[in-house]
Amino acid sequence: MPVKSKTANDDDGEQFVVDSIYEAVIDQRLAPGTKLSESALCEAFGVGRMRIRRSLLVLASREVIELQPNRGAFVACPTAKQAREIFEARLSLEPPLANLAAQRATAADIKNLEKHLIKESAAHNAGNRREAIRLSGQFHNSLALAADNQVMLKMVKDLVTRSSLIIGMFGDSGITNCRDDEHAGIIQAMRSADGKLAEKLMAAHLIHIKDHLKLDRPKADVKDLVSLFKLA
Amino acid sequence: MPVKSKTANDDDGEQFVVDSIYEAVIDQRLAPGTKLSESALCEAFGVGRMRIRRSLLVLASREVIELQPNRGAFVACPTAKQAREIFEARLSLEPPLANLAAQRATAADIKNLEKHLIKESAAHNAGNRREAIRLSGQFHNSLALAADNQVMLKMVKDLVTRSSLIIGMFGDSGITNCRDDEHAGIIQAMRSADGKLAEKLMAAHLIHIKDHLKLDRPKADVKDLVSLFKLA
DNA sequence: GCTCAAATTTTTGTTAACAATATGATCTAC
DNA sequence: GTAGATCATATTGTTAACAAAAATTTGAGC
Repeated sequence: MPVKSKTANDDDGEQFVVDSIYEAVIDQRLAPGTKLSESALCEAFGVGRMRIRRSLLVLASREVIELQPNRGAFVACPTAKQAREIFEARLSLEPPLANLAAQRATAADIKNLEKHLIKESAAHNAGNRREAIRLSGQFHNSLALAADNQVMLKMVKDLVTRSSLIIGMFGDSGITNCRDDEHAGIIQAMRSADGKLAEKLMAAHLIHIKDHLKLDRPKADVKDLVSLFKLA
Repeated sequence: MPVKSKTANDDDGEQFVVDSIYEAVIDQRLAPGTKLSESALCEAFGVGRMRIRRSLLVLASREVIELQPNRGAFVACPTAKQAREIFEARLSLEPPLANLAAQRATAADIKNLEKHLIKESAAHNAGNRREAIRLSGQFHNSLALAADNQVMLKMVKDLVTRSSLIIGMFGDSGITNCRDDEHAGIIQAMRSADGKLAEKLMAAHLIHIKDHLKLDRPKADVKDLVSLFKLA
């Protein structure tokens, strides 16, 4: 059945499919390693194979999925090394971005972020982990929006999406990943237009997220099972 | 005729086509706005239309080209706003990257950069502007390589490529864009493993490049000519 | 001679059939 | 009963023909 019957085939199915898979990855409805067969996606979105194929290619070029020749598309399984690289990239990119956002945020931007924060808090308290992760990812995107930089927005989006996969693979299950009080602190710094403070808080925030990962102890995945059974 | 007869159809023509167009954009053999017709590319690379189509989609998702519906693919024409955003992104990303590179560079990395610098200097003195631009772009990529971060490498590659388009549109023609002595300074900082210095020098370097652009006075392009004649 | 409109040609977009490869099941041998 | 091989099925990859849209050329009218 179509995911959202209206927009799937009417409008630009291209972007819709890509965005849908992005979102599904972000809020962990698609686990790392999941196979994305073409026919299944055709049915799900109600579009032709060509569209699906093009969408998968775009997702692969963003490294959200992996395209194995003659085998198909699989949701990416970031390695520990890739995880470190991705957080290193975020740690380089996002603190300066927070600085810019603090300098440029309009009243509307801050209002928007505050509303976001409330929803995030609510999801947290309700124990809705999925929604909490999704919203906390969107917080980082909203900063790029406030900084009024589309180029950095796209970069952050990709990094945040892949971070969701990383949390899925290396995160303590059950424990919160983005602490919303840290988000609150960054918003507070933005209110007072204190760019340097926002920058520092964002850096600390990202380090906290990274430190809650168990990069030396990956959860078992298909590949590990294969090598495991070969040894036994 | 094929660009490089051997590798075009034998190996993975996918990556080859994409890389070739990237390179052509970087050293300004493909000017902003140039139409990339499918049939021409098929002939040039000696591959089927499907491969070309896929390659173009990847390039579009990286915003190196623009895909206009029913009209075809055109080399991207960054706007002044996009140019500012791209340099803002580079200014966020690359100084920390230089810091990391300075901390992690092996002797081999530094040797490699030094060789690069010599070639760059030679191209400069020989007045080979194209080669100088290409090499100076590669310098920034090599830093990401020395920092041992593939994720940031890819980001920098995209930004550098688009910067070439920006220089093509907003740069003073004839004037050098990347001053090689600044590159030399960064390498020197790496030799002494002074990350903070490398970071500072890289920031200054990027600001210099950006300041040599005329972002308020874009060169005339096709679109401008059309609107010009409409007024006359 | 110039402008506008119609038709031709070229180029892009889509669909469908076909080929190649991988996956899973069945069957045989031990 | 298990291991290995063979065959059947399903999925991906490629090609080619077809449809639709845009660009160009041609021609008619003023």
